[in-house]
Amino acid sequence: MGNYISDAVIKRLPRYRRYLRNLEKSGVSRVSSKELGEMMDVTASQIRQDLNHFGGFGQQGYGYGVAELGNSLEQIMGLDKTYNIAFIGCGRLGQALIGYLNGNEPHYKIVALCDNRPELAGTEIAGIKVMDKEEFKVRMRKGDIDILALTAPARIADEVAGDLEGTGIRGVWNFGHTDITIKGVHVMNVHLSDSLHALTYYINHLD
Amino acid sequence: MGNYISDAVIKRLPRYRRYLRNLEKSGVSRVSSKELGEMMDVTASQIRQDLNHFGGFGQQGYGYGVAELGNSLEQIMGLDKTYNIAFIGCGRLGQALIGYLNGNEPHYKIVALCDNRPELAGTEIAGIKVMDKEEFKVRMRKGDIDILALTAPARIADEVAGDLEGTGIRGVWNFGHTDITIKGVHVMNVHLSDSLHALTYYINHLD
DNA sequence: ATATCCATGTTAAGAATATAACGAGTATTG
DNA sequence: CAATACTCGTTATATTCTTAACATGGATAT
Repeated sequence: MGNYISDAVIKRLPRYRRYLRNLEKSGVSRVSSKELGEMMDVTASQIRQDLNHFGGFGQQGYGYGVAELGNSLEQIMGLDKTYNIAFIGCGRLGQALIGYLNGNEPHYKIVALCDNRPELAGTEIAGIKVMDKEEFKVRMRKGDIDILALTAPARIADEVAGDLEGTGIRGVWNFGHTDITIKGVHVMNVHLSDSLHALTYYINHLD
Repeated sequence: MGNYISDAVIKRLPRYRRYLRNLEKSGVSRVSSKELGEMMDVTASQIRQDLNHFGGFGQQGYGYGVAELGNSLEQIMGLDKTYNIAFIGCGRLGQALIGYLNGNEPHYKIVALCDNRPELAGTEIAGIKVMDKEEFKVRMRKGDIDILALTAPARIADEVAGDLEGTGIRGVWNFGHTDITIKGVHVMNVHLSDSLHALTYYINHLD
């Protein structure tokens, strides 16, 4: 541990995990890098090379245990632990993500919500009280939030993001339309519109 | 035109455009690759190299015209045209995207909606009637839809995706939790949970 | 008008990433 | 129980992507 592994590799890990869990659900108990590569449309070599950054999970002549490798990948990503997550912005996008996490991601626990719209402040979403900006800033200082999801207009997100220091927040899942960078915190900028624009390029350049 | 340009380059174009439009809003009319690179935290060399795939947009000793380069990038991506887009899945995520597009993306026009839940079928969202699966399949055959956004459970999405041939749909913006590939159609798989999982890896490996 | 500065487009070098090759060890088959 | 087929981990090669270098020509200043 501790040694650097490239972004390209890390970004592929969730996808490997997804395919393995699907195989597991289908009752498949072993898989070779060749088989998995064909399913995922990547080379067997890449799979073996990627996994090898973290250790040897397979066996010669046999392949990989589907459940075991899935577990190992979860451990590598830290999905064997549970994370407290808070949302700034409880509009439709925020609510969509909250609903998804509650239903599908048991390792993420929603512990606090913030929205500055007067009609939302004081209401509850998924059993959690929606706080206004000031109350939320106090709540952040409690120190138990691991990840902050930003699903609010950039202005509000920027303001609150300025107050992260000393809160223990380690990650930001940013859906705002500006890139943000915060010292000591890992920011994942999602940018849905960028993906639509790239898609638009491609549909104009289909062979 | 017609010559291959790598994914890595294409994925960066929307971000360049975003920064340029923001500069334009701030009243900046010219920018050098060095200045832009410092803002965006990329090398000046990469910017020049990326742009050069599409032609020469700058001037020696001067730099790039902010508005002109923004326009050129939009033209490269095809954002000078307008696209008809349809949604399968009008839950919170679908509605969030519909609202965003209507308010912020004038080049995408929402022309059809589909949701199989009985309580939604027949209602209107953003002035568009929500159709059930069968009615929507007929609607697709009209041939005027450019992009299909999949914001529904994989099962339904897969079923409808099987009927794309001959509809003229060129792109799919897929928010489902399985990868899909369709012959002759460009699919942009978004996978929000993958980004959360990668973020989780990183917060466990902050220096 | 002349000289200096700037910043491009482009070519060359370097770094990172992906693919192929292969030796070693396990499972399977007859 | 021997022989064959598999498939891993790993090393080597090939490819792709990024960064640096530089010559050219326009902009700016005096």
